[in-house]
Amino acid sequence: MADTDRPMRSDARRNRELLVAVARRHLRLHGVTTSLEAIAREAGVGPGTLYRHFPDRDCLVAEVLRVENDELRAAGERIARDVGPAERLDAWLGEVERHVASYRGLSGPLVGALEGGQPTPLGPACEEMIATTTRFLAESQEAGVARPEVTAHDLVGCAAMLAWLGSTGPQGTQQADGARDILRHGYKVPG
Amino acid sequence: MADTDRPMRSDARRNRELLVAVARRHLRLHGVTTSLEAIAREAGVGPGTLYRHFPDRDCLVAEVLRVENDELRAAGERIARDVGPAERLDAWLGEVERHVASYRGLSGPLVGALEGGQPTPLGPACEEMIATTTRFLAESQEAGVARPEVTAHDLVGCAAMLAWLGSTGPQGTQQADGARDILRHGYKVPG
DNA sequence: AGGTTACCGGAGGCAGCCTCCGTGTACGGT
DNA sequence: ACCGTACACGGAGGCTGCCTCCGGTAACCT
Repeated sequence: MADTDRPMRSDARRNRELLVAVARRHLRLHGVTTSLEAIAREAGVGPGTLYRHFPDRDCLVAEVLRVENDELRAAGERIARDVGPAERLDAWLGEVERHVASYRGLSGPLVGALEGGQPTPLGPACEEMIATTTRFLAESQEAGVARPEVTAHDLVGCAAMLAWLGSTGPQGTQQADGARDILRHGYKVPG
Repeated sequence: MADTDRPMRSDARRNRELLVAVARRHLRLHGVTTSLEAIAREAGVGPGTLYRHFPDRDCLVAEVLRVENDELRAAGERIARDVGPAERLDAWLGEVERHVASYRGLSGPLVGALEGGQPTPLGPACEEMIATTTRFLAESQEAGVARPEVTAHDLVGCAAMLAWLGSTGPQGTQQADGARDILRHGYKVPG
């Protein structure tokens, strides 16, 4: 076993970055079921190259998601700073929903990776979401805004559901608005 | 234009019924994305025959769903008869959720067909669900159990979301339990 | 400069979708 | 009972996408 941490060969790194960039666009346009071959084609590499860098679809998605994750973290910090305690949880969950909805069809895989029974490529993308939600939720519960029985997992699951519903068609957005309203009444302390 | 209501030829009817029966089993096992070719193969007919009877996947699913719809209707009547007004809506929505969850991946297409902008093959399967939900909801609202702002479309959307969440993996069921609890708190009058 | 090794990329096998068309057969009229 | 026709059958085949394997290429190290 030679030293495995040799730096990546230059052409490899170039191809990898190119693939991620192209994948990002394709995911935005066609959702997570977009054709991997098309991505390879547009990046000007063979299918083999794509599959070597990203053994399966989830690995590629996870890589693309790392960037978006930074944006989500920033949103979390902004909310902690600018939004009052009463609306903080709502605002945060809205961001989570938007994040999960960023690529059509992402909600399914993400929910699947939520509970880290065995680690999946998407696991890291979830952990931070859960962690931040736990923080905001605990705050809200101590402030008497959120019901104590609710858990962070529940809430992230709810956000994912909303993201899913919102992406099921033209009126999905309206459906999701109604459901979001019900959910907000549901996790808050009545009154 | 000859008389178009001539009875179907006997072999055609036989094949059609056979296809539906086989499709039913395959849908249960593999969800709505199951291979149509496999269904045709097992039914002993060519792909052409399948596509002639059911021009697209939704048409086949809709046909299979007609039977389950009868069961749902029966459940509705049972609930109206046996369940007290306080739990009636909960019980009904549970049935809707179970119905939508009967085939993995069905929730998406069903939600898409909920608002009948233009009629889809799955439209009829939705209308009755909406109608019954409207009835139970109105009852509950008059009884002061459900919040007046909630609509039947919202609730069916919620049931579909839960069905979706419950089918996303092993722990999806637990996730869905938590979300269902939140939703129930959300559509009821607090207190 | 030259050898080593990591990496490339395309060919190819497989499965699924859907269509088209030559063949076969159920049915209604005589 | 027979026949003609229109309806239905089913398989071949074109297309796309997934994924693997391997001969060749070029980057890197000395």
